[in-house]
Amino acid sequence: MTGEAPTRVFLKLSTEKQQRIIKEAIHEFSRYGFHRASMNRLVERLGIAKGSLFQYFGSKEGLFQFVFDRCVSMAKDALRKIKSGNSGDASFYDKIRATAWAGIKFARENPEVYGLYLRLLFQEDFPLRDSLIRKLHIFSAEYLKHLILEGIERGEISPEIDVSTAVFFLDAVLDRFVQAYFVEFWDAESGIFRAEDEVLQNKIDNLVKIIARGFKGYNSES
Amino acid sequence: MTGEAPTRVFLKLSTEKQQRIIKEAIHEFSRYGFHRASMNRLVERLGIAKGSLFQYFGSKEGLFQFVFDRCVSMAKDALRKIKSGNSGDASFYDKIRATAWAGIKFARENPEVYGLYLRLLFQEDFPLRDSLIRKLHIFSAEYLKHLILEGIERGEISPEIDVSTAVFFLDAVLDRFVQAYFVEFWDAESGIFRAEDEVLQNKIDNLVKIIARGFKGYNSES
Amino acid sequence: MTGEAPTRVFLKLSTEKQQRIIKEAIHEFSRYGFHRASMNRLVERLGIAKGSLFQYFGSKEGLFQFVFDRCVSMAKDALRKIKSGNSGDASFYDKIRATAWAGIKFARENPEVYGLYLRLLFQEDFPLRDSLIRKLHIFSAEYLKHLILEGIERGEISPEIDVSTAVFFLDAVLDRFVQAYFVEFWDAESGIFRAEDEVLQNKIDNLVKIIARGFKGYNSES
Amino acid sequence: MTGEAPTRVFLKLSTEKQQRIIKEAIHEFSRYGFHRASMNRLVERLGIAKGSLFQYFGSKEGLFQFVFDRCVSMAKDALRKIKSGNSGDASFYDKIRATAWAGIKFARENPEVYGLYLRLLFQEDFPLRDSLIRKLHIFSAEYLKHLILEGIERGEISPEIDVSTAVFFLDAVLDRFVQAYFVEFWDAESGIFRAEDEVLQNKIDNLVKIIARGFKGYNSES
DNA sequence: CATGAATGAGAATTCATTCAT
DNA sequence: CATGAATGAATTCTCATTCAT
Repeated sequence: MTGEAPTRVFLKLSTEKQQRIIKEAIHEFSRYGFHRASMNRLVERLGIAKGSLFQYFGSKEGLFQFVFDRCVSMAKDALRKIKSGNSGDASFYDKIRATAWAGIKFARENPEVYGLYLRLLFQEDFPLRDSLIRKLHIFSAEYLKHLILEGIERGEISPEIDVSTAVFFLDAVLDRFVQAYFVEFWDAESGIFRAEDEVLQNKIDNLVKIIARGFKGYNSES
Repeated sequence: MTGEAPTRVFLKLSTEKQQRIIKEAIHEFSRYGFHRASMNRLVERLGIAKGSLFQYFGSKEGLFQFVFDRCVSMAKDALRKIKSGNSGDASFYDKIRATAWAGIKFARENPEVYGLYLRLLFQEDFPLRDSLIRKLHIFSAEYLKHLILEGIERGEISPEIDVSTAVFFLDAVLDRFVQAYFVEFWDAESGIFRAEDEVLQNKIDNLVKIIARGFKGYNSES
Repeated sequence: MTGEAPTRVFLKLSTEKQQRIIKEAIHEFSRYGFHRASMNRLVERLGIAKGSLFQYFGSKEGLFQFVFDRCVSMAKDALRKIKSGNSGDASFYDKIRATAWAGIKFARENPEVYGLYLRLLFQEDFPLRDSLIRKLHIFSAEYLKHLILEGIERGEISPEIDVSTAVFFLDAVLDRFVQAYFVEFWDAESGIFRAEDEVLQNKIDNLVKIIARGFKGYNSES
Repeated sequence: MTGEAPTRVFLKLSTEKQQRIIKEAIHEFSRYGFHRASMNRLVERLGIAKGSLFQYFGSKEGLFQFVFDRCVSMAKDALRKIKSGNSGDASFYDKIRATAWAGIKFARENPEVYGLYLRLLFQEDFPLRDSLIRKLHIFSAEYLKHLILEGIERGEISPEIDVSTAVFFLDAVLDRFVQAYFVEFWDAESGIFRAEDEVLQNKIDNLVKIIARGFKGYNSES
């Protein structure tokens, strides 16, 4: 009916309670996806009244959006951390390596958040899916674009390259790389799935070699 | 013993009826995924008795497997067609272009089959999901590997390249390319989504340029 | 509608086919009871058309009655065999022992027929149950009554005994004895369940001792 | 973990509502047995929502177990009442008479509970059937054994008797006696079915006479 | 503001029976 | 007379949401 945020009540709860609810909600959505997730089950695990959850978030959809926004924030924070962690004199290719590692680490440390992302990609048809995913992708595309422009300025990337194609390229390969680490069936050929750090480092080096040549025309890896 | 195919009954129906049922089933699964797809809804749209569908396929899962197998066959046929359509003296890069186009065309001509594939990718709680996806990926990975080895033999690809990384690379970029053409939210940056053929041709050329340099070290496109 | 026997068609089939159908039907009813038995399953196991079964017997109920009548005949034949097998000079108590053994043997040799009898007793509420069971019990009561009257004549049983009570007594104990041999949970105390022949013989002797004293007032076992 | 009793919700309802639900559930199970009993029908008769019944008991099986446990409690209470009602100087045979009467009375006062017991006896495909029946039989066998041992001590029963056979005997005859009072088809010969109290008294006396002689060797009834 | 019992539409699946071929 | 595809009511069970307390 009214567009007012029904989360006002929720935000008055103690931080511990808020966090427990968010944590269990992520768990539920990550495990079952949006439609198969059960408010009944969630409420039982939380040990709170069913009515309360609806008072806090209005509906299952409201809860999901709230929870997903939190996840996006976590992902953005992680990306910002790499950005700021990149020393000014690191090469474009070092930064790509660092980004690949950051993706793996984020998904390792937040497996359920990452699982939620995977589920969201193709599996579920619920309202606002597109806008939610866009929130993520605009952020990541901007980050990659920034990296590429910087690389061109520094002369590490050919100035003749089509920037949007390059962004698409990086996005596809990096996204798939993290997926291949976490999703077994996508590893049929590559040996990335839950590989040791050394193996991953080697894979990343090989990928960056190809990207480097592709973007520049000559070998520029360290 | 009683393990005989429960589709025996179905296969005796008139071809028209069979095809109508398959078509509507693909539609249903493609739109709603496995769990949210409704046998009730499907039966109502088909105008047949609920019991009939269960007589044909035994269960919702049985119907899904049957339908999915059909889709896999269609996809394999499409890939075989490219394979056989590739003239012997076409370069590796021509073949990559042809493959990208074939992907777009297949998805254009069978949007719901392609939609079903997208849905299947990340759904965890799914009957036989892993084996189904493997069926597809083994086929596509072998095809790409074959192309790459041929390219190395012909001297179009550097012999020092790591083959599994190259396969991973091609798979990721081509898969994502077709996805970006069909799924709006993945096009934030690239302008691929439902683009005109000329634009697509241009995008494909740009991609192949980068791949070519990355795989070889010098520009080898026609 | 009409009371005509629809089994006319069935009885024209080859003896082998008739017997196979009866055998599998007994199996189905014995395993699942009347209501849970499935004509679909039965027809599939038989490999004949579903319509045929209905042509032969009109309905599930018709099939059951036909099958059950056959079982009753088998039981009657078994009882008649004991009757005729009893030599004229065997004592009443010898005959009781023989009857107990005959019950065990019949159930051993026709476990599914006996299973059907057990199921029928209390489990199922279908039309004509009472009359079907009566068919059996009138026969068995008459047999026991005959035995008792003979025993009184021969002076093996007190003439003051209440005959109907004695019949009730024998019926209860013998019936329960065979049940305890076949139904595990009724053996909590007695050790009869699937006991060796020697143990059974011993149990029978003990029972007959008590019956003998109860019917006569003095010990008359061999 | 989540194994807490799902009847928590049910037990908070008003006593009247609880009792109405239990009463109608016993009625349904008693009339139709477990598998043929219908939650739909039950809910309709109760005039409550389908979901409520499942919230109370989790499943049809859960409802059955709850209801059956109640019935077992009622039966145990009845037996305890006889036990405590037996004055210390009553003879073994008086106690047997009292037990037979108690059985008749219990079944008269709780015809549907007794009907449920009868249904349970032979149904094979039943959740927890064996353990449920054992619950009952252990209780009754112990009671009878206790009576018999007491009778031997008091010199009312021959010390040479085989106790387990005697228990089996009493159990069979008493169980069948109550059954014959309630189930028409088992009365073909005895005239027990729904007989007047005087007739029953007579029948019981006759039975006890035979038991008495059988257990002792001489007439010991009052 | 918290509670949690009540709701009832909707899900997948089964099955005896019919009837056109 | 045999066949077996079609039927559709009935089954158990789930779940987001509401609202009186």
